[in-house]
Amino acid sequence: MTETRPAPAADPAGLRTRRAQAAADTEAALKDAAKQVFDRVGYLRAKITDITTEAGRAAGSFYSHFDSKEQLLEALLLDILAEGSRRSALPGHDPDFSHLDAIRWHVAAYWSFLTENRPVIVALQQAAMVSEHFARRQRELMAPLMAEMAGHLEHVTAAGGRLPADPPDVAEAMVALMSGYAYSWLTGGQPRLTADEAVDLLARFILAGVMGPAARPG
Amino acid sequence: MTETRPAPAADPAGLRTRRAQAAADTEAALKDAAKQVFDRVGYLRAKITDITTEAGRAAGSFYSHFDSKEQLLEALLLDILAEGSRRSALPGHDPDFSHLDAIRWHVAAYWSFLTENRPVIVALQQAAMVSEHFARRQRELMAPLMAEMAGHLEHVTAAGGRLPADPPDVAEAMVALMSGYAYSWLTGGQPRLTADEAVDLLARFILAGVMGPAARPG
DNA sequence: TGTACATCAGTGAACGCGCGTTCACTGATGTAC
DNA sequence: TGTACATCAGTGAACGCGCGTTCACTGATGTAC
Repeated sequence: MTETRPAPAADPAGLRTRRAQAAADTEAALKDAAKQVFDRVGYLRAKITDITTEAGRAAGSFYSHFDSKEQLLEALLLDILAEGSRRSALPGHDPDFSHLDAIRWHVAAYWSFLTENRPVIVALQQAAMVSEHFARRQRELMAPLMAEMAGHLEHVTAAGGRLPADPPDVAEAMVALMSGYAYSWLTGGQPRLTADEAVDLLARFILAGVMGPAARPG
Repeated sequence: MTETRPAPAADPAGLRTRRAQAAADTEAALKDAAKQVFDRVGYLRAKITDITTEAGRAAGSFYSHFDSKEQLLEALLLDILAEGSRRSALPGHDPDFSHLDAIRWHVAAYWSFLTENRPVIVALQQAAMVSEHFARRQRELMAPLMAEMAGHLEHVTAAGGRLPADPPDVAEAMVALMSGYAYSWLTGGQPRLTADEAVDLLARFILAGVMGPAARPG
């Protein structure tokens, strides 16, 4: 496995030349550094040199890999989307939103998606404040989730629930609740609830919201 | 009413000197212009000269009235807060959140506050992405609303409702739902629902969320 | 295997654009007498 | 009321900082023969 002499143009592990490997390493280092810097100072305030410094490279190096900070964010987004579609190809889950557990499963999935990709999600949110392109991208990121939710809401009516509006509108409200709450949970300083408690609260709130209110006793 | 000669230092209408009046006019013009520019290009992309141009003044004029764009936003915020506390000193309303109408009244109040002050609210949201100060300000703006909601939620338990968590946490979720939905309604391109329909959806969703879900029939 | 040349990832100082901010100036308004 | 001077809101050209972006250069890696 130890290579002592000039490496061949293509090696057994599918890694290309040393040069290509070095370039790939640097690109990965820049992406990682970007996430850290975004986390620390926010996407909008992040300077190119902040990122290269964090990655331990020279300023000019950045432009061998990305055209701009925007394109770097775009690349990070594509990474997430690839990961996301790999994940959603996975397990069967209960789509009947008249069950608390079915809703909780979806809320928890959203929550972990959010926390695992927080630097990029938050960066996207910030970029959307300034760029129509990223505002659209943000909507596109939410669209599949919204569509899935709307689909699952069909079960609710079948189970005797009383949706407060048509499924797509209710789905929009659900997602607004989740992302709005997540935003205040992420930015509100000391959160009062643990992540699990937050998921539980959201799931219960949503279950009631989609099934309709309990009758007032008396 | 027509003044032909040098004006006195203080005039009957309580308007100070012509000079002071001119300064006040310019300051108001700059504030109005800022709102328009914020609406058009967003707070973060708004240039000082965009604002002065919109107001029909020279660039340097800005600094006779404000230290910076941040301080201008701060001034606009204070205007809103003054207006808000004048309004909340007004009418008695139903605090019993076990009634749909009581909730709808509050949602509608929030909604009109939002639409009437949209340029400043949106600017604040954007500023909060970049500045810890405005992030705090944003929380402070929401705090009274949150406290009022939490208070009203006490009635729910008394009326036999089953809150999904403690009142402050549920209030946070309610506000997250309202502001999250408003955000997607404001930025989502063509909204599917009218403002009235949106308020109704939110009110019904919240009523159910705070009262607890209807039992599944069968 | 060895040598000569080509390529290319990475460097970092320097350039220059955009925009916030300043400041000497103007003319109208206010004040003193 | 009139005159002389002081003040001050507003002007806009010019300055300069911050930062994105470039580019001539270096040394390692790859290729040809």
